[in-house]
Amino acid sequence: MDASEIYKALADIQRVRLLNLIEASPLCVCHLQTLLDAPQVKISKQLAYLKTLGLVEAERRGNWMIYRMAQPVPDLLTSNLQHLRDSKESSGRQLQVDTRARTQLLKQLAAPKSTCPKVLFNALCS
Amino acid sequence: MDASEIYKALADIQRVRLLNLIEASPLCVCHLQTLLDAPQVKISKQLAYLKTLGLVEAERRGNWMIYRMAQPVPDLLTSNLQHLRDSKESSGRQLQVDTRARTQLLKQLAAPKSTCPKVLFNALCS
DNA sequence: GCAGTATATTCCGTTAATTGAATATACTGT
DNA sequence: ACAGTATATTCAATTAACGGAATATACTGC
Repeated sequence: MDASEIYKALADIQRVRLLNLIEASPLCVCHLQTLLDAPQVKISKQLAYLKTLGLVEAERRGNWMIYRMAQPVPDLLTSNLQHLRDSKESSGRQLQVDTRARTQLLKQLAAPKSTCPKVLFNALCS
Repeated sequence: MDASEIYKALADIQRVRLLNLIEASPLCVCHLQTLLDAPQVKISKQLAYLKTLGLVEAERRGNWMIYRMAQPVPDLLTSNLQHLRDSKESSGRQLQVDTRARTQLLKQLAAPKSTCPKVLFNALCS
């Protein structure tokens, strides 16, 4: 894994947001779509890009694709995501918002009235 | 200064090498050219690119252009260069080689028989 | 098999980056 | 003024990245 590839991945705020969310724990495309408020094709393509870089991997569960970090996560990636989350720049604030929204979303999915299929929910918790 | 811009700068090994060399202390284009063993136009353009990103600045001294880091150097840049220098990947080894070559070069320039013009030498030491 | 849902891919136009060759600019020393 | 050196810029060709619309694929439940 070349350092340049990691920097290419980080050179776009949307990809950073995707990586930040996925790093916390696996997520499916529809939720990433919701959290980033971006069209399906865009999310799908950026995930494909991250996959060609070898940074994430996908696994199908029924209709859903679950994306997770490819192991091992390079140090360079981990430390940069950490740095960005801690920063007071606009990107840092964005990541913090995303992280909160993600927690909120997962809480909703876990609620009794949730319409989230169990196949999907279990996959997210694995 | 946007984080994405810094990552764009780092997404190319030659630019990383330039930044790594310049970070240690100012250097002129001809020496960067020598150290990276790359054609003049390429170096000049990559320096121009780094300048548009606001990461470096240039100052003319006679025939020579002295490039230095723009102040303040963003944390994100400093820590990444450090990380890369410390890494055992090929890019890390490259930076270590560059740094040694740079020291060697400056030593030669300081030697009594050096043909390096004093204007230039003094600029490099400022 | 069929309708519906989630996701990926293809097609196409647009912009950004990368390169080398040639040329221009800015300066020096004589 | 002129020749030489260092550096930057322009031009033109190539490739990479980006975005949206439309379409294809993979799966589900019935």
